Amino acid sequence: MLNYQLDQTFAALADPTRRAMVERLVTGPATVSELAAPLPMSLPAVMLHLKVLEKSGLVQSEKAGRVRTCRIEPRMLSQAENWVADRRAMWERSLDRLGALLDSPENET
Amino acid sequence: MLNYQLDQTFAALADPTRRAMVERLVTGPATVSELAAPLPMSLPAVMLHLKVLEKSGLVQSEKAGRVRTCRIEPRMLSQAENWVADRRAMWERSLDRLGALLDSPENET
DNA sequence: CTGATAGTTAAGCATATACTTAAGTATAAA
DNA sequence: TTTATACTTAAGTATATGCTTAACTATCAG
Repeated sequence: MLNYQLDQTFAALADPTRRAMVERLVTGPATVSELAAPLPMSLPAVMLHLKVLEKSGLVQSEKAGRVRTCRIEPRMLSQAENWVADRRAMWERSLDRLGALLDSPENET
Repeated sequence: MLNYQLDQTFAALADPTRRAMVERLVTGPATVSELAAPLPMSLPAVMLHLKVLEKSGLVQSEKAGRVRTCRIEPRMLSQAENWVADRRAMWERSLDRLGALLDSPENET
């Protein structure tokens, strides 16, 4: 019920800047500067977004020398995907039950 | 790139109260009071969450007499699911390309 | 060593979120 | 027609979010 990880993952994906960063990272790893280059904001602002992505588990990064390289962590992507897919499946099953109920003999005139 | 609808859908799903409401609604329609009953907060607070869900397009509601009935709108659920699924697919393709590159003859010793 | 590069931290600010309680407003039941 | 139900609105508060600029810290290059 209380899934803190999901809170953070969905919250991370709710921001267009962070989705843009994810879009970049699904094509391969990138440095902080490379992530920031196309974004209309300061580098510290990008750092904050990166921190949110890392805390959610969607992104991991490591620093070598003075360069920090960021990469996607696909497990969290799957977790978010699965939560939504599961709920959509539940909804479809409940529709099926409704259909079966309406088709059942007890509902004939 | 700028998908306002997705912002709102992911933001809506980022809150555990609202996910609980969605979980309830995928099993079938419910009134505001039914949605509120299991939740540890006041009715006006639930109304605010409902408003967020409606604005995102995940939930629709209509009032008959003094009762407002809420139901899931599965299209938005699909849209969120698809965004994540598509990005995961992109990530996998980029992994494949990397693999192909490492396997290619140019990389032999 | 000296300077440029890549990132980081700090401080501050404006707006948005997630609630609360109190006071309504329709509708339906007795 | 009084009273209860089901929601709705208003007003207020506390915390979180999304930025900014300025100042700082490590590298690495010449």
